[in-house]
Amino acid sequence: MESLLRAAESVFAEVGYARATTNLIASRASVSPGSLYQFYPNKEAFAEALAAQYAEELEGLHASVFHGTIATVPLAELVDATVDPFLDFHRRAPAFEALFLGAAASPELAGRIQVLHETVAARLIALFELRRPDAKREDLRWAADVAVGIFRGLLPLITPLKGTKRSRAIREMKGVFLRYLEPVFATRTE
Amino acid sequence: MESLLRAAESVFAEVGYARATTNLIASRASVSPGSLYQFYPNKEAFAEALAAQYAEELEGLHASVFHGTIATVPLAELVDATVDPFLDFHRRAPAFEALFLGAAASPELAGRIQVLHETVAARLIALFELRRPDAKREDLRWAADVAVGIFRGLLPLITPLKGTKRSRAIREMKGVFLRYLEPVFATRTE
DNA sequence: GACAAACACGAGTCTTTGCTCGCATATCTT
DNA sequence: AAGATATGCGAGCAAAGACTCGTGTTTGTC
Repeated sequence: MESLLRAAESVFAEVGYARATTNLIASRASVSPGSLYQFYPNKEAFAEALAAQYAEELEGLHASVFHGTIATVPLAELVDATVDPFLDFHRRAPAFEALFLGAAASPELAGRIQVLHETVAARLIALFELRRPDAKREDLRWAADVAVGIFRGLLPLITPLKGTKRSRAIREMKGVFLRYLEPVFATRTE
Repeated sequence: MESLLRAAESVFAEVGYARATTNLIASRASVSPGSLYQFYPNKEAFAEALAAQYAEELEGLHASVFHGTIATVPLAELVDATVDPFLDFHRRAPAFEALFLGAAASPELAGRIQVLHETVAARLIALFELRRPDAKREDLRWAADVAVGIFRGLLPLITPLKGTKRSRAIREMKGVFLRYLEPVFATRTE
């Protein structure tokens, strides 16, 4: 049931996977533990379901960012066009950070995280390749991994903030991306 | 006992705080659970002890980096002189990443993490201020937080690697720092 | 209204794991 | 050597939490 998943999401977001209890999830959804287990066989199933849902959403997100014009647009616009949707995604998916960006709660989930990360990295490489078809694949792979790492590292700086502080933090993040990627994509628009 | 701490450290590094069991720590140290509890009152005490030890080491690390010449040296050297010791620290303290950079295992530990982070950030601000006494405090605070975030985000990219791959990853990290900090510290050496 | 099927319930079971306690062994004192 | 003290042991206790099951309640059909 959908409301169970939403309850699990909010609990995970608040206390993380390890400290989340199935009873709390059940009561948050105004449902008994017994009923909960009629829909999800175990606690991990919640994380799996969320991962699947998030993966799908990220897929859609990429599809909307990834169109031809991206190849020639100024770098600052490219950064805006990618960072903003990802930040928006993390606002809508508050459990993502707690579940998949922290340390892996279980070995099985670690695999899931790996897959999500690989997918995003592959998408980024494809994006980069549109701008620099001449670049070596390995260099682009590094740039993608570093970009993901920067995002992961700076996201916790942004998430808890609101208003002008948040804007400032986002500006800082974009600044990091801009200055890091500039040497790679400098001579593109002309 | 020291060997217990070392055992705890290696277990934490391998499976993280939540999945580490006191029995495993005891057996890793070739000691019975009973004996373990004669030295450390509970599981959290291990994390506390490690945090204290790491804090001390970070203190020393900072003292060795933080001397006057740092104010006038070229930016690339400044980055080298700070990044390398920190990476070295994380090699010697393998549990640090698992314990204090992942999601907080318990509310009490979260406080500890906060303190460690604040301390490092404060040190960085002091360092930055040596170079730019004219800059606004708040800007330096942002730069410090962002620098810490970048380090946290890129560290997992570096830790599992060895040899040339590791060197490449470190070069990437330093590149990010250089390009991010350059606008702030550009006009320093002349 | 009567029966049946499906669903929801929550007190209880079972496993895991942090932690203890009574006994055994070693070390020290005289 | 013999008692006294300290230290180490590991089987077992207790709490927490994932998960179940017998019972009650609702819903659908005649």
